[in-house]
Amino acid sequence: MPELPEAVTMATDLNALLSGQTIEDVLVNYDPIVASDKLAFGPLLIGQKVDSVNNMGKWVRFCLNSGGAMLAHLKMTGQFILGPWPGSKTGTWPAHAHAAFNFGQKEALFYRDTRKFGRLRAFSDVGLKEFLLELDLGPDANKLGPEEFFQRLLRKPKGKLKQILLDQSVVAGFGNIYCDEALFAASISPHRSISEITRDQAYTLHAETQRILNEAILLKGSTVRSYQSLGEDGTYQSQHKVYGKAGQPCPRCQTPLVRSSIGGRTTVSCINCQK
DNA sequence: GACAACCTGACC
DNA sequence: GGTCAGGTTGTC
Repeated sequence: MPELPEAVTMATDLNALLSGQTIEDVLVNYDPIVASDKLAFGPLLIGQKVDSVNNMGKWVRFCLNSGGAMLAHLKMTGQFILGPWPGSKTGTWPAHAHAAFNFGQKEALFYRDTRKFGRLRAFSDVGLKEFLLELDLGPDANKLGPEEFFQRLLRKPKGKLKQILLDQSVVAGFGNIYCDEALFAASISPHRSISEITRDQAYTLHAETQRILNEAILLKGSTVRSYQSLGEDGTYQSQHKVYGKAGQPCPRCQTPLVRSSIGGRTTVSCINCQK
């Protein structure tokens, strides 16, 4: 579910709550949610102080004083929420909660994920470095300049522009919402071949992505279905111009917005004003 | 490139 | 009952 603005919001909220706190206990209720070594998950986390929580693209990273980290990818419906520590695997858990973290505070932290697509991973300092190399994540979409943005797009010679933007090794953090919104704002078609994109277009698209991502971060992300950060909705959905609006008139030219499919993802664009 | 897989819930 | 969903990965 979360794209970059949502990951930034969650990481910011978690950082305010947890930095300096020590993980006293960990429970996992649904084994497949742990994608790193399952036996090592608890031992790598228990006793560790959380130095900070931040994001890498759509990933949420809990930096530990070991130099290692816990990484969370929330996929479609992952969330962090607070609630009373369940005490044991058979204790009282919130609906769809799959892992719990006790910081010795009034409220424990839960990872909840209705569709169970998300994954948690715990790493030592060495293990983290190896995983990050393997992950090969591009720079955060809100933390690169226009020329670097253009140069990184050029690394992919083939494909449609939208597919390249969704490739997390090119730039990290774009998902279906902010991709469609940015392409609309820049008046560029998501179907445009990457090989045709000019430096000017890339610069325009970069400027619009920065504006949109920053505004979405200010509004704590888009709550379309289930996304929340620590139980709180984002409000950027009120600013969406095209996402989820197929058939409605284009806000610029009134032509009905068209729904298509790119790389298996529903795409909404204006065929009249996005070229 | 299209499609299935991973899952559950919302909506028609 | 069928379709769709802020994602990613792995098949034909």
